[in-house]
Amino acid sequence: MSLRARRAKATIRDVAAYAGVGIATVSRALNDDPDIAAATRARVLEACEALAFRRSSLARSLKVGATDNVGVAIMSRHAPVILNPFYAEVIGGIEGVLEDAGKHLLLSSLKRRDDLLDLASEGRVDGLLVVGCDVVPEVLTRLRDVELPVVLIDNAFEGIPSVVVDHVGAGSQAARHLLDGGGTRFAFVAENLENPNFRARLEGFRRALAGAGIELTPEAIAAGGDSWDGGYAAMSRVLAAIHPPPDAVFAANDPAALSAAKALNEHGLRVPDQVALVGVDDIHLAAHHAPPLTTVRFDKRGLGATGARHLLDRLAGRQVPALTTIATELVERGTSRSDRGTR
Amino acid sequence: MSLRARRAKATIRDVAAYAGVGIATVSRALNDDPDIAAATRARVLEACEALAFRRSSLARSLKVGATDNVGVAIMSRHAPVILNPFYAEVIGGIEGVLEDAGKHLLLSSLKRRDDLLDLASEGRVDGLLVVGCDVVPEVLTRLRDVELPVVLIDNAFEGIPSVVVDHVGAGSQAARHLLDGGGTRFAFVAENLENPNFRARLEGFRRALAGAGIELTPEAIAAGGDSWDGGYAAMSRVLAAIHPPPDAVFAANDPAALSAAKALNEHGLRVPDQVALVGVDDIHLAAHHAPPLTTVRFDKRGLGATGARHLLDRLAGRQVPALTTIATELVERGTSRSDRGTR
DNA sequence: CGTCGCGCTGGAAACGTTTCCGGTCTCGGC
DNA sequence: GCCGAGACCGGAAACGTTTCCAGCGCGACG
Repeated sequence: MSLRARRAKATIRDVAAYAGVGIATVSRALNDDPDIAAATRARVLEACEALAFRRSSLARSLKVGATDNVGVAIMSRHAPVILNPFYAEVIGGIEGVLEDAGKHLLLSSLKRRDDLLDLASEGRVDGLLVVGCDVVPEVLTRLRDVELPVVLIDNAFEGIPSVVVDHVGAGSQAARHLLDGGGTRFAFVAENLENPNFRARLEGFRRALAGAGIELTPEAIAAGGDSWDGGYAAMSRVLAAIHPPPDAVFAANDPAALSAAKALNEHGLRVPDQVALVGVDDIHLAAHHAPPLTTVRFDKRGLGATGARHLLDRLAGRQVPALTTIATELVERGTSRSDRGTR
Repeated sequence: MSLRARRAKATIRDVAAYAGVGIATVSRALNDDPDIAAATRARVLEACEALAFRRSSLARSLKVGATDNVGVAIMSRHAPVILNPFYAEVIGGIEGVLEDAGKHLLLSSLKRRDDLLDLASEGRVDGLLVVGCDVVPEVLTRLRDVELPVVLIDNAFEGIPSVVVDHVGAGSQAARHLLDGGGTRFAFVAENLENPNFRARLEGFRRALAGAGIELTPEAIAAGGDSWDGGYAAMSRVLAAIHPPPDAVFAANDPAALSAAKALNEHGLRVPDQVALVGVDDIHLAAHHAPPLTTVRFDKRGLGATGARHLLDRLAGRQVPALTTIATELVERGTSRSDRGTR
């Protein structure tokens, strides 16, 4: 009788037999149903223990219609996606709130767009967090029509709750800071100009300058390619095109800024004395660069966390805002000096 | 007749009815069964399209006994785990091979150890990758007795296939390099001395020195705490204890090394002229530090990738080696100079 | 012309749960 | 002593697949 614990995984029936009760009763014991006598529950639990029984989450999910896991999909041409420190932070935020809610997180870095739709409709997850601005409208339309709760992160689309960063605001903060610092000749460098976030930053930058009566000419805008030294190439191009050289440079992100700094140095221009430089992202390296990089920071973990919270709210049937914006904040460091105005 | 596509999610029965076939036939069409006429298959597929049918992976998994997703569990006291760049790299490697194999990856950063056992026996995953050296033997024993295929990464345990880094080798490589550079007074700094990996590095370091007839005294070994400046504190302690100060320092990892460099600077000791310094990990910052940090590198992504590959092999019923070791490699940069021997 | 084999198909039984619905038992009130 | 009401429990029907097994039609072979 005590050697019942055989090889094959115990099922709820085995437990029922062992405890001398019906399977419904076992289920009740497992689910903290109030309609069960304390003694019976104890006996059942004991039987579970004795048989090393673990209920199949598969069968349960099938019956109950929910899996308790949510998908986190990141669409990216560049695999693997976790290595992108930006996404890593976002996922970190997501992970935190999901873990606390007892949800499991199914991570998927989609290469093909069909994978995303598959994930959405296979029933593997209860909800979906779609991260990144590379997801095209066509996919989003299909996503909207699927019954699965979806929340977009760092991307916005009509009809799907979205959490975005105020990239435009980041651009204008940078512009204002550079203006305050006494900049007069402005430039914008980036790895590429296709990324919607970069475009938004540029747009904010341009608009704020326009507000001060300054126009950003096409030669003052350059993209240098998605490699590690894209910012270098972009900066070099600007330096070749404009004379005298700019004294206020805004880079679409920190890597571009750091790499642009190198180009400036090699060109004999000293940062921040002759050129002020500001980036976006506040990556770890930024603070440890020499000189430390002035940058526009935003709460990446908060971005992921609020997205996750909104999804949980939707799963619970609560309403969530259609669009949430994460604020940005300029952190002044060594590559710009606001007291430079009087020279 | 064409307005069949109603709200409720279509099931395989609906498709069968729509296509005028039996449900078994639909299943066959979906699973590329050879025993089905081409015309029938086409009709079924068309019906699927028309009804926007997507089969439930839940039901399928339940019947078939496999879910096509594997768990990646990282046990860590410090949440969230993806933010640790080391783990991020490892996960990146895992992600790559899993994605290629068509598996989904269920990410779990366990706080409680029971969560790990739950994950292992709930049937949610087909296999488990357990990452990190913080998992205690007691849990591993239980894990071994579970029917689920498990592979350990950066950790080893009798009876579970494991993939580890040759931390001992890393320590001795560092020692040899420092000896070659002419070091005579050695020290070891770390954030803590509990981490098994750090201990292994120290052990390798100590052994290689012993091989050269040099003994590492207790005062030359210090841990400064797990904070950002643990290395700083450790280094300061050593400097206070030893006179004349060491001329060759090995840090258990790069953050500690960087932070130790700061302590050395503040103490008026110039790196590498007066003290040679080497770390482990080759984090991104290392190469961009001034001066660039000499460090011991190993293939973190490969670590994850081989672990994942071994798990896939196990899932396919193939045998895998009980223990695989990832080699390390010293990369010489600015904080050490091998030509320093003659001074 | 009967029968065999073969290509294709459909029905029904699983897989391991939850949950509805009804049943038994006990107990207090009359 | 009977009755109704709870409290507790068990059987069985789902959930949406896969797969076994039997059946059908039909050409070929004897």
